Amino acid sequence: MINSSKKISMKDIADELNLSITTVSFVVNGKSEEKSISPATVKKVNDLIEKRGFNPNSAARLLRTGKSKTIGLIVEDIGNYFFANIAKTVGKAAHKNGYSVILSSTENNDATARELINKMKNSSVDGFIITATHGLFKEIAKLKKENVPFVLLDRIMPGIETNHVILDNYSGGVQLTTHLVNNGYSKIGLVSVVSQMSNVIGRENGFLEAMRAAKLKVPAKTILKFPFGESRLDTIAAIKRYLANNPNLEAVFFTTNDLGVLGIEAIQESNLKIPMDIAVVSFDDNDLFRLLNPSITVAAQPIREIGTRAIELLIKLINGEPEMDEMTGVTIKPTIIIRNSSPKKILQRR
Amino acid sequence: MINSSKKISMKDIADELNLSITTVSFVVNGKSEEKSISPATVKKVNDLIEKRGFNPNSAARLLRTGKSKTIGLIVEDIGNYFFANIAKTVGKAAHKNGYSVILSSTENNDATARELINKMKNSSVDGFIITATHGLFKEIAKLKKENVPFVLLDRIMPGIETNHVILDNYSGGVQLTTHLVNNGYSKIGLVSVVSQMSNVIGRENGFLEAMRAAKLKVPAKTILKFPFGESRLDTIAAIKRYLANNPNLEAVFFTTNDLGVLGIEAIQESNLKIPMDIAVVSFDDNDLFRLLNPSITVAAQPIREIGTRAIELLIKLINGEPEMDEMTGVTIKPTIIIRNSSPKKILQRR
DNA sequence: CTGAAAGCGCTTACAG
DNA sequence: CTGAAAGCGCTTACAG
Repeated sequence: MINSSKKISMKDIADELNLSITTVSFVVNGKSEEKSISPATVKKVNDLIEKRGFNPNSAARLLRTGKSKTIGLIVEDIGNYFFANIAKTVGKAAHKNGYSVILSSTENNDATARELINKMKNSSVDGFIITATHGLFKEIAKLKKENVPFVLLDRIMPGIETNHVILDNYSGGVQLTTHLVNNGYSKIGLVSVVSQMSNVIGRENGFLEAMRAAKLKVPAKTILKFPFGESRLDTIAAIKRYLANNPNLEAVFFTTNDLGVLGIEAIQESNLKIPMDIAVVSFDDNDLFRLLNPSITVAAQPIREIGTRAIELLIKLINGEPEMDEMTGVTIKPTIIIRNSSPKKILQRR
Repeated sequence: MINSSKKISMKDIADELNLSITTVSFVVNGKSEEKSISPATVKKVNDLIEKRGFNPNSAARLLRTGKSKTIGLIVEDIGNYFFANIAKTVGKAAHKNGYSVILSSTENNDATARELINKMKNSSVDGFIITATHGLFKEIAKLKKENVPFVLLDRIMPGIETNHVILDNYSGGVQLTTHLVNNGYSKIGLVSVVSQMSNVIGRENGFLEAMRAAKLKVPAKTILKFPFGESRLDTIAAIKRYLANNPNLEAVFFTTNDLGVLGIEAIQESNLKIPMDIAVVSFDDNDLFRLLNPSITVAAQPIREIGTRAIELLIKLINGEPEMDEMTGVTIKPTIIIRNSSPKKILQRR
C-alpha cells in the first residue's frame, strides 16, 4: 500500500533543519532550557513540528524509557452502573494527568482476569487498578513482589496486604439491616451472590451480625444465592420461587445493584406490593431505585470518591511517592438513603 | 531500586539455551514449522519460556511491526448505560480476537475528542471505533485520508463517507410519534439535546415529520433543548418549568435515555401522573423504563448488535479485508417497545 | 549551544 | 535446521 502520508519522525525534522536528532528530542521533551538550546533553534523546531504535525512515536519512547503513560483498569463488569461510573471517574482523572487507560471486564472469571493482567503487564502499563476475582491470589502476590504499582478496588484479597480503596461493606450491611429491624421487620431474607470476595462477605456478615444482635433468626431457606453470570430470566424465576417458598417473609435485603433490580422485577411479576407485602433494601443506588414508586432504600456507594481516591493513589505509587513497602488502605463509608420501600411496619398483608 | 525480578527477554532465553534470538523469536511467534525448527529445540524453548514466565515486550514488537493489537474506543460518555454496554460488547469481541481496548469519553467536547484521537494515534492503535462530536470533521477526514481503519458509531459525520454502524434514528422518531398520534394524542412536546449530530437530528426529524404528516402543530414553546453536560438538577428544574408553561401538553417525547430519566423525575416532582396527566415515550431502554409503574414506551437500541457489528467491521478493516476505498454502512432498526406510559388516550386530567 | 552514538527488545531478510 | 546483523524511533550519557 502506498502511504503518501507516511508517519513523520524526529529524524525527518532534524534532517530538514540540519540539526541532530538529539536537539530535536530535547525541544520535544521540553528540555531546551535545561540543555540550553538557543531560542532561535527551539522556535525553528517547534514551527516545523507544528507544520508537519509531528507526534513522537510512543512505542519507541516506551521501549527506551519503560514508561507507557498508560494505566490498566480491570473491573468486574463495565456494563454495570457502578463500574461504568468508576471507569468514567478514573478515565477523567487519568487524562488530566496525561495517562490513557486500557479497560477490561473480568466477568468475575479467574482465567479472564489472569489473562488480562498478563496482557496488560507486557503491554507495559505503568500501573493497575484491579477489581480482583477470587482466584487471583497468585497474580496479586506476584504484582506485589515485582513492585508493580497497583491498587485493589471494591474488594481486597484476603491474606495479602495491598494498597486498596474499598467500601465499608460490613457497616452498610449492618445499617441497612438495623434500619429494617428498627422499623419493626423481623423476618428478613437475604438475596446475594455466591462469592468469597471481601465485598460480598462484608455485606452478608453485616446483615447476619445485625440479625444476631437483634436476636432474630435467619432460616436457611430465607437465604438465596446466585452464581455470577446467572441469566436475567433464570434469576428472576429463582427469586419468584424463593418468594413463593417464603410466604411470611416481611423484608428482603439485596446485596447488589443487579440483584436489587431483578428482585424488584420478580416482586412485580409475583404481584407483590412494596412495602405492603414485602419491604426492600438494596446495596448500591441507581435511577430505578431513586424513581421507582415506592423508591428503594439503599446503601449507596460514593462512586466518584472511590474512583478518585483509587486513581490518585495509583498515580502516587507510579511516581514512587509513598514508600514502596508502605501500604495505603482507604475505606469509604456507604451513604444510607432511607426511602419508601422500608417504612415503619404497620401492617403487612402476607 | 533493586529489582530482583527483572523482566526477562528473548536474549535471556536464547543465552541460557545457547541458541540465537532468531530461533527463540521463531518459536515464540509460532513459526517453528515454517522455519523448520527442530521439535527438540522448540520444546526446550517453550519449556524455558514457561519456567521463566517470559512474555514478549510489546513495545519492541510494536516498534518493529507497527501492529499494536490495540483498538481505540472513543465514546460520548462511558457512564451512560448505552455506551457502557457498547464498551462491554466491544471489549469482549476485541479480546476474543486478541485485541486490547483503550477507552475514553469525549463528554461531547470537540477538544477532548481531538486530543483523544491524536493521543491514541501516536500510541499506535490499530484502529478506532469513534462516537464523533460535531467539530470533528477535520480529524475524521484526516483519518480517512491516512487510511487509518476506523468505524463511526452511533452517528455519522455529514459530508464524509465513512464506515459506520448507526441506528435508524429517523425511523425510531417516526414510529414513537406515530404511536402517540394513533393513540389519540395531539399536543406532543419534544425534549431533546442541542446537537447537530446525525443521531439527534434523525430523532427530531422523525418526530417533526410524523407530526407534520398527522397535520399536528408543534409550537416553539413545546420544544425544549439542553446543551450537553447540563447538570442533573438544572435539567430537572428546566423540565418542570417547561411542564408548567405547557399545561395542555398531552404527551412528551424524550430523545435520549438520560433525558427520559430526568424527565420522569421532573414529572414526579411536578406531581403529575403518567399517563393520566401526561403520556411519555423515550429513546433507549433501561431498567427504570422497564420496571417503573407505569412502564415507559421506548425505541430501544439493539446495543449488542450495534457493538458487535462495529467491532467485526473494524477488525475486517484492520485486516484489510474490504477494499480500502469501499465504505460499509450498517444501519440498525430500533425496537419499539410499547408499554404503559402511552395508552389509548381516554381522558386526561390536564 | 549542539551532535555522534549506544541501546531499549524485538522481527526478518539473508546466509549457510 | 540455525545464526549474525540491520533497523524500528526514540532517549540520554558523554563529548566538544
